Amino acid sequence: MDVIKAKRSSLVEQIALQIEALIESKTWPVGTRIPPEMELMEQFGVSRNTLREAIRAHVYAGLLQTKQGSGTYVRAKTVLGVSFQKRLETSTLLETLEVRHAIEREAAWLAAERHTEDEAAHIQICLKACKEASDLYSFAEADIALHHAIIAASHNGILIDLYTSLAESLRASVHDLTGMNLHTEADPGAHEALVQAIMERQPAKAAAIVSQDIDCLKKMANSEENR
Amino acid sequence: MDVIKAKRSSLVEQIALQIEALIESKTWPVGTRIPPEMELMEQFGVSRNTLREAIRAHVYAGLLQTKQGSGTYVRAKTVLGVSFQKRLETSTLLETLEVRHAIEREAAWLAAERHTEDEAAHIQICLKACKEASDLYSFAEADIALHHAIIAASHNGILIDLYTSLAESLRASVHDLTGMNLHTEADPGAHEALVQAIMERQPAKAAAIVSQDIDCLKKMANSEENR
DNA sequence: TGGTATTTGTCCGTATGTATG
DNA sequence: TCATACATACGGACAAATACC
Repeated sequence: MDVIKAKRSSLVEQIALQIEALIESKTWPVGTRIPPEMELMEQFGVSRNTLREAIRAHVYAGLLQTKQGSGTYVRAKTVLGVSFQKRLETSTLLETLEVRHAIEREAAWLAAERHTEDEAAHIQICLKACKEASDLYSFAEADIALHHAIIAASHNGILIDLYTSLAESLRASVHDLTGMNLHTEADPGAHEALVQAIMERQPAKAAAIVSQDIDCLKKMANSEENR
Repeated sequence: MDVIKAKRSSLVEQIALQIEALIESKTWPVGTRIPPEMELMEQFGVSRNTLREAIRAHVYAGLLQTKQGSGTYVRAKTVLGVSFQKRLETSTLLETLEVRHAIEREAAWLAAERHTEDEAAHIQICLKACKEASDLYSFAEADIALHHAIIAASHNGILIDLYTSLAESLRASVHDLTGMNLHTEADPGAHEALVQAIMERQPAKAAAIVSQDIDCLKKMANSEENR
């Protein structure tokens, strides 16, 4: 039978968890340099090796990045985000699009049901920015912002986390021609229709628009591949 | 300008990647005890400290588990799985159900489009086992197996990985009453209808059944909460 | 351009507690 | 109970890379 071991969590693990909490709570936002080892040693009350091992664990996980002579920097907010992105890297464009569809459709549905007035206003602003975008690059940025605003209105933290990682992956490959084409949009009117459906609180309609839109992207990706 | 970054990735990282590959390739399946340190030292040609650090990194990530005096065991197959499960633990049941819906609906759609004959046969076997299950526990097992067979037929590796983690989380909480109720199924006929839709290659129908089924679960979870 | 301070990387040894046989 | 091996934590010393004046 299973015995429950009253395992005393190791010091390293405790420190590692504290660091993780500091990152996730945005006390140390992504991109910032965390305090030097000497300082953290005093703050946590542990020796250098113990602290270093905790940091090392996060470096391997992808949350932190150390630069000799410079410092240690926050690279990502969650482990899930990093591992999800790594997984996406080893996948085909078609697979990624299908996952994007799954997440985005569900989120659009929920957003239509749950969005608050503030979120609705934010979505409208993003839509406007999208329409007024002059060049392809700024359009891609505005496009991602709009989609993100919609996902956020779903009030589902997991979907938000997954989509954020996915969007970052797409953004990273935005310089690629394929990525560009995929964002210059299947149907320019889809955005407006989607937002309208959400505003009218019609989940089924919103979901259908997302499906149609991404289905179009899938076809484009397909023809791109066979070219 | 960029200086040539020679691939002088640290020795630890190289070993860690090799170990990860061995786990993901199922050379070391989940649950097995990996060879003792001395053996691995020779196999990889590195010092003990280097090897130990690589192992520690994976222990922290959740891929491995060390037991003093016993050995090191494989705990999970992918980092994505572990981090996804951790994320699910800190979420509400409703959120989890919504993510499950997103994944399962997409997978059911794709499975209806893409399933091979072998996969169809396997799904049928799982369905039969589901119907013949005597007690609640064996039904839950067969249920998960059936769903997994369907997801596998989607031919989308990411969806498969995500759902596998999700299913494990549900399975872990199967002893919980809530978890039990959620698996005793909303509608006993839903399984047959879903499989039939997939066999007939009707993606829209399959997706609709999944949606209806999980919608029912959401209502049950809701009433359970307000009790 | 160069020298100095800062910061992380690596190695060493030691002490203490714990699991195993 | 004792002996051995291992895990853990600490402290120090020096090297290497970077930042700053």
